[in-house]
Amino acid sequence: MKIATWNVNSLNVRKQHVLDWLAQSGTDVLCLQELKLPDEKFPRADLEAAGYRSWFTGQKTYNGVAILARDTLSVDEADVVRNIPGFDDPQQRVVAATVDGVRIVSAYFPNGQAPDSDKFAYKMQWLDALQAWLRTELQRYPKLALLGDYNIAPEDRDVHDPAKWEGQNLVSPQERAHFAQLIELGFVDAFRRFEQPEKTFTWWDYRMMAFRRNAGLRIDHILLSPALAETCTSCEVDRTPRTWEQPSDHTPVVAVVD
DNA sequence: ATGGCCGCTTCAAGCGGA
Repeated sequence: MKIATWNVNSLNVRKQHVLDWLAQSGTDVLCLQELKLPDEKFPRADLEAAGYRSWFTGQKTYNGVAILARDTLSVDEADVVRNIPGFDDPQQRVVAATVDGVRIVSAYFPNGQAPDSDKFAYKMQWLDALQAWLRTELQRYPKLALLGDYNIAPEDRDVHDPAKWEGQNLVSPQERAHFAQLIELGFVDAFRRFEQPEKTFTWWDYRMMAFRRNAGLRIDHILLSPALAETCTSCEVDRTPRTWEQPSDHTPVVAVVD
């Protein structure tokens, strides 16, 4: 099963990119973030025509997440979850579903803005809630994948210019400690299980010709539970959609699991 | 050296992103 995550920065604008990329990548399960549309505007019919069913939770203007699954895969409707249970939050950042026996979580972690801001405090609270929930999810679903825009670059090698970024949002010690806590829960960073090209990133600022300079960060990740990690045979960043006309500032991350 | 983009709201300029 080929699983992937992609922050599309408006599904309205990127719908055709998503359809094109699904067709050319052969992805079975695609997690999307930053839909930036309310549920009634979700292009469910277009995706169904392309052979994918959708589970999502959206809102106007901001946030919004989805899971698309090839319609040949079995999905247990009864255990689809929207938002982190017990964490009251108007921001739509999490959707989870079980696809062919694999628990899939599509997550859009808060940006945090700056380490001394209210938004950063919210990011920390959100991370605490996520971790507490995942602890129980891991027990319930031995095969679990957490895919999404984490808004955390876990290590300096995930940053194009670590000196320039030191202490800033997305790379701060507090954020990295949260990522490390997920690893302590048993999660495995699928990308790091394999040999990778140096300076592989998943996001590049729209400004400053950042993509052309490869001035990016690796902030989109696929973490796998121990049992699922055992089955993982590849994980790659696919830069091609970032080269297309009017691209998202993020590009997909893809893994193959069983 | 600085900051330079993009999408959304709704038609203008501000917010949020990262």
